[in-house]
Amino acid sequence: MFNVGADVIGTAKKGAGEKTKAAIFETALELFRRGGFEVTTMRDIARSAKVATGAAYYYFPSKEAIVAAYYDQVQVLHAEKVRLELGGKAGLRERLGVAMHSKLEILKDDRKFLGALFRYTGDPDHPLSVFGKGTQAQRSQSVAIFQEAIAGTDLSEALRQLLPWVLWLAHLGMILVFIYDETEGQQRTHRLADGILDLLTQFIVLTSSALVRPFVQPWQTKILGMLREAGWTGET
Amino acid sequence: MFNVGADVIGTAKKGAGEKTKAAIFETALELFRRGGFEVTTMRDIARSAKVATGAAYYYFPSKEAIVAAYYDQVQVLHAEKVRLELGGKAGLRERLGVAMHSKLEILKDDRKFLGALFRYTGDPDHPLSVFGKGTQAQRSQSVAIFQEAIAGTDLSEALRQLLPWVLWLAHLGMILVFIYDETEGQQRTHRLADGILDLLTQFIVLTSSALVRPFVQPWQTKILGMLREAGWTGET
DNA sequence: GTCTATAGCTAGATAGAC
DNA sequence: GTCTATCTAGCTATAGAC
Repeated sequence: MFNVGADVIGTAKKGAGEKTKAAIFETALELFRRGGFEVTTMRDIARSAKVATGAAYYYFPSKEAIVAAYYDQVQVLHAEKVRLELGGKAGLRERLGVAMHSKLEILKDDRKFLGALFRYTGDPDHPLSVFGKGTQAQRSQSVAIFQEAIAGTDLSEALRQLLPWVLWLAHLGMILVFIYDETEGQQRTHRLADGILDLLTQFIVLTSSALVRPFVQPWQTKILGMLREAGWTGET
Repeated sequence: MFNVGADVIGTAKKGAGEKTKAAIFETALELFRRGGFEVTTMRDIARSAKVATGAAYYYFPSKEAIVAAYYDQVQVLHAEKVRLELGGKAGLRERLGVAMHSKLEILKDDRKFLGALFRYTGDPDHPLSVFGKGTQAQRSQSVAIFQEAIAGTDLSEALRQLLPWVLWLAHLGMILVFIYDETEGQQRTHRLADGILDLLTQFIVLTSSALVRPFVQPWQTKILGMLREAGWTGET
């Protein structure tokens, strides 16, 4: 969205526009980090970036769009980081840990304005709603990261389909907790993530054992069927 | 909050203020239902209620506050409805079904503006954040409803503590799904709720059986411990 | 296509008079 | 407790420079 991660692809030489856009973007993030999202006005951002207010709107259709663009960038960073740190790691638990903790590390200085991402959660038609149509592309990218995290591990077909979405949802919840977490370095969120992942993987291992599996198989099928009926399409 | 459900308590005679407030409130809801939350302005509300804009703000500190007040009223209605419909019902599954479906029934015409409740979810300090300090009282009331729903059923101490909060959280998620659900009468949400409750209660029954219980007991303890460490206080 | 300057609209929110 | 006037800021629009 808004092509923010575009310059990551190769050595695209920046036109004049790209530079201005980047300046506005960086300035905005700095102001958001310092003062938070609410108190920072578009006029502030434009002034600090030494451009006219209209220029800011030329590149970003709304203030929230800047945060959305930031989040796009985060996803690119996250994908890279996960790919890098996943190398060699084969265990499910360890791989999921990488996916979750690396996300938090990327977001660590930006709790003050991350909340803006959730502003339109309750508005299905808003282009920036986390669950809306307008953010489908980002959602898919994010889910893909979790798909990669579980790749190569031994899972049932049902789980292979379901888990990435569950993890994506869980990771959204984690970000919310993260925003509210005032402990030093947000250890609380990190520990909670570990706890949940421990439980989840233990549960998966348990239900995958030959002893228990025939017992839980129908459950898995039922859950999948239920979610499908409830409108979960597994959209790529 | 904002004392909206106050007139439910007894036959408090309405002062002039109470009447104005009620007029603004009712008018706002009507406009919200007709046009949605966004397009309805405070000026519209004030005009329709035949008061000045300032008067509206005198009673409701923000537009969202009107929705919050509405939700307070919903909670009162929900508590009443649940108490009524719970009479005689003893099974856990049935009781939980009452709690969830009755909530949806109360909200059924108001999906268009319910989303406003979630607007400040990502802002810990905002007085109207669903998870914030400012809404603790409502949260407790809502949790209490679920406590009542599970009252009298045979549950472990750990579950008795944990379940109401889990149900409250689940019910928030249900409301979100509800808002996004465009199916006739939001059957999809109702069915999803049923599906989840089926699974949940089956799971509880299963893990409560003498055969399995010693096996899952340590898990329950671990979950509780983890959540406590993660800052879950079980605040009344 | 990129940007400035500027003016204006709208609507949420506030201040102060009565 | 209610009103009028005002402020603020997100956002739009326009006209023009390059």
